[in-house]
Amino acid sequence: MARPLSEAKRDAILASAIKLVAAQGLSAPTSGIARDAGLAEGTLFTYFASKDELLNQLYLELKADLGVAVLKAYPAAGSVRERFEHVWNAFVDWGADHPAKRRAIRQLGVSDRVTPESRRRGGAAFGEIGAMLEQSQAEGVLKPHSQAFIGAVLEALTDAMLDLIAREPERREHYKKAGFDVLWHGITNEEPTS
Amino acid sequence: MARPLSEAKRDAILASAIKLVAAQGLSAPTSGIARDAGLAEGTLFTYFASKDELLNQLYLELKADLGVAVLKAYPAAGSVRERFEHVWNAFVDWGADHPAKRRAIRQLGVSDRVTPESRRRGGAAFGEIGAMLEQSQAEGVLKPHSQAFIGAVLEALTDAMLDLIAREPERREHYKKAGFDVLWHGITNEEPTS
Amino acid sequence: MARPLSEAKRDAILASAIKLVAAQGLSAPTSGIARDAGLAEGTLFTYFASKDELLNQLYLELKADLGVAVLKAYPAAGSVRERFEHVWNAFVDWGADHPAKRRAIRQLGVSDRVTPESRRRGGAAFGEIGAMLEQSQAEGVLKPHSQAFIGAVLEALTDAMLDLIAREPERREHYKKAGFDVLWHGITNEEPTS
Amino acid sequence: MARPLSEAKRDAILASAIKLVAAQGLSAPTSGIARDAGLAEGTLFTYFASKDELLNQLYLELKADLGVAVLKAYPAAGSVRERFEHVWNAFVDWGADHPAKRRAIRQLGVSDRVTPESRRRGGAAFGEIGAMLEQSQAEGVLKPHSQAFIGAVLEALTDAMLDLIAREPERREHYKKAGFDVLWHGITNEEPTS
DNA sequence: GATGAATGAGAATTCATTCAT
DNA sequence: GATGAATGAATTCTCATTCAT
Repeated sequence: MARPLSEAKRDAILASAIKLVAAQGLSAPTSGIARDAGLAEGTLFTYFASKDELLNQLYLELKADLGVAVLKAYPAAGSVRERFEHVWNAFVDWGADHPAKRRAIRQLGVSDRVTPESRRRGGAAFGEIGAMLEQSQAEGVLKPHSQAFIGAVLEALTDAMLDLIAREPERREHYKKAGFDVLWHGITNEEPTS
Repeated sequence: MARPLSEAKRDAILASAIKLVAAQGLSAPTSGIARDAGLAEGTLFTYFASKDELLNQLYLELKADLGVAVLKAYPAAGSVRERFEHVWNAFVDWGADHPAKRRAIRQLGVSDRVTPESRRRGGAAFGEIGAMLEQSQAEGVLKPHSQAFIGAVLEALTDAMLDLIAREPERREHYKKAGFDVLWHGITNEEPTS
Repeated sequence: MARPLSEAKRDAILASAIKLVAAQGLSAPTSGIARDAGLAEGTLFTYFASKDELLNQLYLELKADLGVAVLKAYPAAGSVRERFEHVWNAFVDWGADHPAKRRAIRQLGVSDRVTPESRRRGGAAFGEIGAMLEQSQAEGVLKPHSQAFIGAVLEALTDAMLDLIAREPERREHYKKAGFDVLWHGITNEEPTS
Repeated sequence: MARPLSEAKRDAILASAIKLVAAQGLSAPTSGIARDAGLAEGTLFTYFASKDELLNQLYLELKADLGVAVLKAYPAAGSVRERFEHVWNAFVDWGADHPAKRRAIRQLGVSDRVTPESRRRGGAAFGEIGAMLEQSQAEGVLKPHSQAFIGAVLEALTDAMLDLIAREPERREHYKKAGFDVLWHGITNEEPTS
């Protein structure tokens, strides 16, 4: 009773929500999401008490998904730069490889329907990145910025690159590199490249 | 003419739209916007043929507003850094001083209801910034990035700073400086500060 | 003061009303009618107190117009059959030559917005036809039907022929003849043709 | 199935639509129709996707209803005249017995909201009448008119009689007879009755 | 649990009419 | 008189949510 019967159905709903929210924004009707998931209108509400709950769960799911992607193959023993670059690449690749997910999370990100609580919990998935940052700062490579600051810069630059990549997919690797370059020289004390 | 279309009323509608879109997103009802502007429900539609048109006009208005703010007191004769810093500060100040406008334009920015044509026209307001970038590149200070790239980075970082400032308004000047620092070292060949 | 200033404007409104009612039905907006007539929205209401009044006036105007067409060149001295055929031809020609007028009067005819009073007055324009019928009956050619009956049959058959003609304009003369034939043999004592 | 679409409710909506369209024309609001049918405003749209669809379905329903009435007890083995008279009587009786249906179908008939496709399908219900006409012509009783012509005359005369009957219900039988007489002598080669 | 019909509170428009200019 | 902006009631349709089956 703790969890609804079918994990598969829940996932189908979330997958359809990603698709439709990406395409139509948050006003995508629950009926459409249910239909796309192969379920009846009402069934959606046995998995999510309300549309707002669905949206918040979706937000968390996407954040977690991104978090997993970022931490996968994380080079814990690598240099600061290697670790940073790994995170950066993971962010950019996730966004470029899953455009619907990215558009969905963006819509959710600017909406009031995602509660502060969800945002807090969504951010928690990136706690390990925080630890990395702390470590990096201790090593003296980074300028003395707060984690929040660096996280915000990282996210903002990722987003900017993904927009560029969306328009010029063939230059994906170029932008990935160039974006990281901006990030790295922006927040470290290293001397400029090129 | 019986009674000329009142510029004041048009502006009142746009001002109310900013307020309500900032607070409720693009689903803010036209009836609410009209009421907030002190007008009858139907009157809104004598000024804007449809909600979509209102939204697109609002987008253009906000872009123009921001453009004016950025170009005001622009130090055309200053150094590259001075000019860049002016633009940066103008962006951040505009966003920090007009949080509703910023939230509104953000909602509009991610929405499909703003047409590509509007986006094009909205971007045109920033043509002079492009000229500045070109000039700067000619002076050899900037790394050889496209204008689109630099513009995207500028906007992304501004956005990130404004989010931080929204949460910690008392650190506004700090974030303004720190953000510019990231930008400057990210896109120029100058050696790191600090 | 008894009549509004410009007869021309009144006529323009009625002409536009015919056009738009024919095309869109009685829900054609007054604003559209005014625009089509080259006038401001409000001006229409100085000529017609309300849309209903416009519609009723239009009905009367069209009835009168038809009445004039029917009585024009009426062969008062001809045989019963000649007189009947004249009326019949006038009806059919009017409808075929003025399809918009016909469609407009048809829309008006089935609507509740045309008052019984208007209908009565509209019918009065055909008083002379009544006189003709009476005369014809006295001459013993017609079966002993009421004027209302014969008028109704006449109108109904005209209408039916006009529908057919609308679909096959090239057979106009054929239907005109055939329709009259039905009418004539239906209401007289003459032996069948053909 | 959760709850099957109820035939009863669909019929209630159509019945209410007949009533209100007869009384107010095609501008009868869907909300009023739903209320009259004892349903919520929105429910109407689970049975008919749009008002236009409701109107078209209503048209078809009424045509079918009339078609059934006409073909009921059709004397296939009777004389041409008997068969014709049966059809005639059925038409007139249907209209006289169901004035609301008649007024509704009349409103629908002159409206652009009923599609050509609906008209085509609505006419198909009367295919058997066409067969009868053909047969009659083969028997040499009818003048050589097209089916379309005879159908149009039949309908027009019915309509005219129904108008008269509506005003003088007590003369229903009289008009029924008189109308048929006009029809019969109008389209056959038989000699006039008195 | 699953289904989808039923609900009714909105939402964006439209439009006849009024009235300030 | 002419104009057309202003009004707000009315209209069609949508959609999250409930609940009978």
